[in-house]
Amino acid sequence: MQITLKDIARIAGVAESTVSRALNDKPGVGRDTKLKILKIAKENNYRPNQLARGLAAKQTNMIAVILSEMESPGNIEIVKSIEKAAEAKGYQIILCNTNNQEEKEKSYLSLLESNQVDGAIFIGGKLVGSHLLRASFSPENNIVLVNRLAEENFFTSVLTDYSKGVDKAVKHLVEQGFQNIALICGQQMDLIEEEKIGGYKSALNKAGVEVKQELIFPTKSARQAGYNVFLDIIKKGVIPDAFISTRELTTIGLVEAIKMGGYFIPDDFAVVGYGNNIITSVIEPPLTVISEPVEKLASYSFEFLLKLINEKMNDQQIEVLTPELIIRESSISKYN
Amino acid sequence: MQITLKDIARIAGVAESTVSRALNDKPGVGRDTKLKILKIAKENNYRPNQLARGLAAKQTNMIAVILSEMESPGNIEIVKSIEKAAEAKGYQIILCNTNNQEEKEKSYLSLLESNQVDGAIFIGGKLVGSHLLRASFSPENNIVLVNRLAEENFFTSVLTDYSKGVDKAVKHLVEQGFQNIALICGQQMDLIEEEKIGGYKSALNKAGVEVKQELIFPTKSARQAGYNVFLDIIKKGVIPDAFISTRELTTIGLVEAIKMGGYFIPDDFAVVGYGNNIITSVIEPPLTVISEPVEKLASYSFEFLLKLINEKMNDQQIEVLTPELIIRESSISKYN
DNA sequence: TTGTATGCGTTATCAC
DNA sequence: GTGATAACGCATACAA
Repeated sequence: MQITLKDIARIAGVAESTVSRALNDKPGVGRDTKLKILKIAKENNYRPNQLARGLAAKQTNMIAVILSEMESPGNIEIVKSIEKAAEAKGYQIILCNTNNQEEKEKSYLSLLESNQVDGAIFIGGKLVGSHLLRASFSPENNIVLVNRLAEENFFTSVLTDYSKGVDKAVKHLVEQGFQNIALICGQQMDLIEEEKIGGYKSALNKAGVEVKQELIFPTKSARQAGYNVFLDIIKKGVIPDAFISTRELTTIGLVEAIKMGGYFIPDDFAVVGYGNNIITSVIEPPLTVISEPVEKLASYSFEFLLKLINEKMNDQQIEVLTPELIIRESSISKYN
Repeated sequence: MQITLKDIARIAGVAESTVSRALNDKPGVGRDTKLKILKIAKENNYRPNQLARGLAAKQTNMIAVILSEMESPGNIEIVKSIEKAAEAKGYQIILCNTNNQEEKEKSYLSLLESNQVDGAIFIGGKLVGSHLLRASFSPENNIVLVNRLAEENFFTSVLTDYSKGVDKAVKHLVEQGFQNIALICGQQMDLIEEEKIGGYKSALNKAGVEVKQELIFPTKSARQAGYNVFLDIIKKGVIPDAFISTRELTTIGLVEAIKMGGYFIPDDFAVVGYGNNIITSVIEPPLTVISEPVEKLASYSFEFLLKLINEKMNDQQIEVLTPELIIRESSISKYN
């Protein structure tokens, strides 16, 4: 059995409250008593029971990281970074995966409601549903949203400027001489996809290139979906000369399909993919990508959450980060 | 503020203990009272406080998943699978990353010691240190080791048969006509690396191929390390005709270095890599790999842990899983 | 500076 | 079948 605070009090011959104060570096403890207590604690390898501490102090030093999907390498990168930041501040993270199911999200929300965690970071996901909205009204619920837009956003959020990302991609492709640029976006038609499409259209307009609605392909977020969409496109006969793929896994599938079809990148089709991960860099040819600022997304979100927890931040904050365009072989024009 | 069990008791006009029994499906509650209580709980969106429950019942329904490194895609895959299995059984997972630091491992162990989690799964890592060993003597500590060997192993473990994996790779390469097969293994010289080297030597012996000690290259587990080791090999002049790389990231770096050097796979060097992940399958050429049984590693380890927690398993269990060899282009011989 | 008392929300052990 | 009541381990307001 693990030694408890009470045991230490008994051994040291002092009251439990004194031990508690000493252990938590709180004022009001004599130097000598404190030293004695710390010594006993160390000798007996004392570990505070976080459950009891959480129950009494309403602070658990744990945060929930709630993922809409664990498949995206980018999301995993964000989690890694958050874990690192959290560890440095003495926080533990609970990893939750909703698989885009609203039901699960609701159930994970109860981690917050039942004070099991001090806060939660939601990464990705669709529109903010009613359950989340309700939660937002509760001042105790410390929530930060990452890459999740909402019509009415009451949450502190860290966002990627998807519009700007697509804009950069279009601009680059047009400069390379491409005129029939297809956009492969998500199909759930939330604000994020609208942003991408908006960026796409406005960038084309700016460049004086005609927008063709039939070059916009809403697609699921999966490797297979990226594969299939290319086959569909070929079948339909609306042949683009370049692709902008705005999701990580879809990008991989798309490239595979193009190569499988006997076509060459970028000679037959230029490709701008999504996510500066190890995959897009080792694939042949190396992919030009819209690169999400994963590190910053992580550090901002954790920092914001910490501020929320410590109540040093009263009102909602929104940070919008601009993705980079990393140019590699897959988008270098044959026209040059 | 969240509604509590006490509130429900007040509303229903019964004792707290009755509410607790009703909510937990325990016998000793009248049908009608139970129904009434359940109704009130539902109406008020009652969520039990898991901290209090954990404190009182000494069961938290949380397990710790402690990773030696978050960089390996394979490890992440295992985590994903565990998360899935855990979720199905009503368990939450706490994700911890030790970065191969024994200090951190020790600190995460306190999650167990302080009853914050019901059990822990350790994925990867070096030898079992003294702190872990000490923990093994405590009967309350429910611990399962994944891919972690120890001289004296007192833990329930799920292991990959690395020796067999390398054996399969060697056999395949020899059949393809390769005679100078280099082995790139880890450098920490624990039992796992010894196993790999053992499998390598015995497979060569079986095949009647001379073992050359200078073809064994202990290397760090990192992409850059894989890159560097190839440069070193070329510099040294001990030129192999095939590589077996036994770690995921090292494999990627190795392949990049070979291609960067202007060599062709498999014509100049055949490659058998490690880990059937998305990277090794999209890289050019698609890599023959020793494929870790990630799904099984995850399901066995969680299952074992569950049994330990429920005390249906008294003695230590060890499950050894055999990796598959997935043959793709990178190891198909020029000699054919 | 130190000790006492109470509470955090739940489960468990008794009685009745 | 139901209800007090005591834990669980810790933090904190208040008293001394």
